[in-house]
Parts: sequence; structure tokens; C-alpha cells
Amino acid sequence: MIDRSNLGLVRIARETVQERVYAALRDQLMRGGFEPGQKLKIADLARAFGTSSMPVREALNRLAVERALETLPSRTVRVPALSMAALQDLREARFAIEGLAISRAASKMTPESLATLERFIEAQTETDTEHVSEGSARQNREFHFAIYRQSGSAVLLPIIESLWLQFGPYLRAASERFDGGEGRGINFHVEMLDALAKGDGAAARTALEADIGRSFDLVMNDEALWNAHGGAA
Amino acid sequence: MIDRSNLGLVRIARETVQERVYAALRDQLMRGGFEPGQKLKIADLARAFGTSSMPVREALNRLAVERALETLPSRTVRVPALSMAALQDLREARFAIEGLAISRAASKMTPESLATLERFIEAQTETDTEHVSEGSARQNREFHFAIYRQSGSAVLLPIIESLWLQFGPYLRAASERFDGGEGRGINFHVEMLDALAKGDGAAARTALEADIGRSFDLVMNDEALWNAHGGAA
DNA sequence: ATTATAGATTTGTGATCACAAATCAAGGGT
DNA sequence: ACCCTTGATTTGTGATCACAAATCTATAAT
Repeated sequence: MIDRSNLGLVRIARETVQERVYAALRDQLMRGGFEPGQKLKIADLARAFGTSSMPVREALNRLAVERALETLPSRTVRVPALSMAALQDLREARFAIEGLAISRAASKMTPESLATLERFIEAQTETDTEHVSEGSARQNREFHFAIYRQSGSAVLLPIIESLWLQFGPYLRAASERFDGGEGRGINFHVEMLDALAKGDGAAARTALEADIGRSFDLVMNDEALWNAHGGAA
Repeated sequence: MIDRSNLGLVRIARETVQERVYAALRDQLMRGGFEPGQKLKIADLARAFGTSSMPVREALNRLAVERALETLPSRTVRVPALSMAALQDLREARFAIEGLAISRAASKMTPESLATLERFIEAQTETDTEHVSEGSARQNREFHFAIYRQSGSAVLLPIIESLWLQFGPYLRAASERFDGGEGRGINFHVEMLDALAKGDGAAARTALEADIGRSFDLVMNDEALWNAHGGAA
């Protein structure tokens, strides 16, 4: 089909079609590009990506295993619609797991990693005055995962990514409300950075929980969300 | 046509070939049936199962996403060989996550669920005098997951299953040492049950950590394991 | 004897096709 | 009018094949 003869000595690890499709779908999910409850059909996506059904079905499978998507008994795949109880469940899990990661990171910070976090915060405050929804979500993500990566835990990282994927479809709603909301002044990221700089794991954890908790509050207090599509999944 | 009007209540969901293959491989991994570092080839397994390569590759993919297997840059799949550091990482994660699950379960126990746990312990002590390695591993698994299920967390359960899968290849070594070891008398399961019956989440968590910690100690103190195949993964 | 290289073999990825279950739509019976 | 059934369409699963990258092996050069 496509001629990909070896023009590129540059390429180290070859990139499979499945990975491109997976990355695209994952990104879309992370930024809330799909509606909760929306069904994803293999043939549609294959046509959209210009591939056969094979890479798409493997990408969907992978996302389903990561709990970013759910498989109905009829084998069709859809974006999960979280109930209020499911959101509480997810929030508690994020508190515990990301809390563990940040408290571990607190004792492993280096001047370099602290500087990196500082740069993220600066970039954050710049875009903050503009529009939060778009670039800031990515900045936020980078900031958090820079910390989690610093925890040095190969076990926790993929788990946390899965948790973020599960919250993904609601993240757009959260950041949109955050955009116009009143809580803009408070920046928990600064608190987190300060605590990490001091090596104070407990304080860092507290600030992180406040940060995560706010996102959830924004979603869970949004009446419009729960009237639109029945939240009982 | 076949009448499925009333019979349909029995059968819940049709079983795909992929699921059978997945279940078989997963079970094998859980009981330590594969060597750490062992490479799994699609064609071999397909021949062994009498299927085409398709269901096998999807099952392997799924297990890789669940971290029960790892994919090398050359796309070949193998059973991960955990380093000492990786085991410590895994142990801490299990402390935090399963600890959260049991402390949540402590406030949700019912007379029925307590009775179920008690039955597992009785069955355990019976097989205990015989041979631990085989049936007891399953009993142990059932006991733990009965608790985790009682936590009511749909988020934590699949995460915990993934953690158990990661420890799977070393579980055989642990239970074999446990078999002849001196620590037989202590049964942390009883402590866990007592704490759960009182609704004491903290005590249940402590007992659970002792239980998990012992498994890891048995593996991590086994010199033979680390001399055989270099533990630095 | 060791390393390098070229050819052969193995192995995974992606496309295409056949099949069966599920979903949807229309028509008939109560 | 409503529900049930029947048939058509859609959709996912599994098999087979073509291709390319990776691995292995044997041969040749130093």
C-alpha cells in the first residue's frame, strides 16, 4: 500500500500504525474530545484514519483494558459515562495513588527537576490569562506527570495514566468551569512545588489532594452535566 | 430457528476465543507457570491452543497492557523479570492500593461477607496441612479478592488484579518457600478477618500489609532466585 | 580464532475476507 | 394502537495472506 522504504535511518524505533491510532484516540479522550456514552465503531474510525480495521480494533482494545473505554456485552465499545458514585470512587483512588507518588517524589527531587516544575508554573501563569481550556490542560498534565515520573515508580506511572484517562472525558467540563470560576487565584501547583522543594512529602500530598479535589468538585457540582445525560451508569 | 427465549437467561455473554486464550494465559501467569524472562511467541501459542494467531495476539496485547507481560522494542513479548528495586516498588504500591481497598471494605462488611471469609479460612487451614503450593494459592487469592470486592470500588479492583499479575511469576517461589518455612503458624488472614468484623480499617490494613510483606520477603530473601537469572531487569 | 557480512528463517504487523451475532426496520397478528 | 416476529443491515470476531523487520546461521575476511 504505502511505500515506506527505508529513507529514514533517523528512525530508531519504528512506529506502527496501531500506535498512531492509539495515540490519536488517547489524546482525543484526554482532552475530552468524546462525549461520555458515545459509541466508537471500528469501521468509522478506520475510514477516518485511512487504515484497515485491524490497527483500530487493537487500539480500542488497549484503551478498553486501560479503562479509558468500556466494552458492552454486545462487544461494542463506548466512552464510559461515570455516575456520581463512580466519580467519588475515582477521586479517592487518585488521592491514594497520586498521593503516594508525590510523597515518594518529595524525597527524590533534584535541582534540575525542581527547575523544570518551576518552568511549567511560569508557562502556566502566562497562558492562564489567555484561555485555560486549550493549552493549559496540557501544561497541567505535564506538571503533574513530571512529578510522578520523579517518584521513580514504574508501577505507579501507568496506573496514574489510566486514572487520568478515566477522568479525561470530564476534564473538559472541569477546565471550562475553572476558566470562568472564582477559584482562579489559588494555585495549588505553587504549594506543591514549595513543599517538594522542602522535601515535605505530607504537605505536597495535601496540596495535591486540594488540586485534584477541586477538579472533581467542578464536575460534580455542575448541575447541567447531571441533568443532560442521566449520570447513573 | 433455535428458541432462545427462556434458555437465554442462563447464558449471560457469549465467550470468544480470545477470552479463552486470555484466561488460560492469565491463569498460567498467576500460578507462576512461566519463567520470568521467558519469551512468548504468537505462533507457538496459537498452535498449542489450536487457534489462529489472531486471538493469541490480542490476548498477549491485553496482558501486556495489564503489565503481566512486557513488549520489547523488537515487538516480542516476554514475562517480565523483576529487579529487586522493581519488587520494592511493587510492594509499596500494593501496600497503598490494597490497603485502601481493605480499609474501605472494613466499613462495608455484612454478616454474609464475613461468613464467606470465614469459610475461606477454614478451607485454607484444611489444605494447609496437605500441600500449600497448589490449591492454597487459589484459596489465598479468593480470600483477598472477596475483601477487595467488598470495598465496592470498580476503580481499584482492576488495578489490584494487575498488581497480582505482575507478582504472579514470583508467587510460586513465594508459596514454595512458605510451604517449608517456619512462618506457617502465623495466619494474618485471621487477623484481617477479626479486624474487619470489628470494622477496624486501620488494623485490617496493618494485618494485610504483614501478609503481603511476608510474600515479598520470601521472594526477596531467596538467594537462589537472584543468583540463577540476574535480577537486574 | 574472531569478527563481519550476507543470506535464510523466523516473527510480528496490517489488509482482506468469511461468518455469526447484534441492531435496526418493516410488516403482520392480537 | 401495541407488541411480537421476521428479514435486512450493520458490526465485531477469527482465519488467511502479503510484507517487512528482526533474528539466526553459515561463510568469508582479517
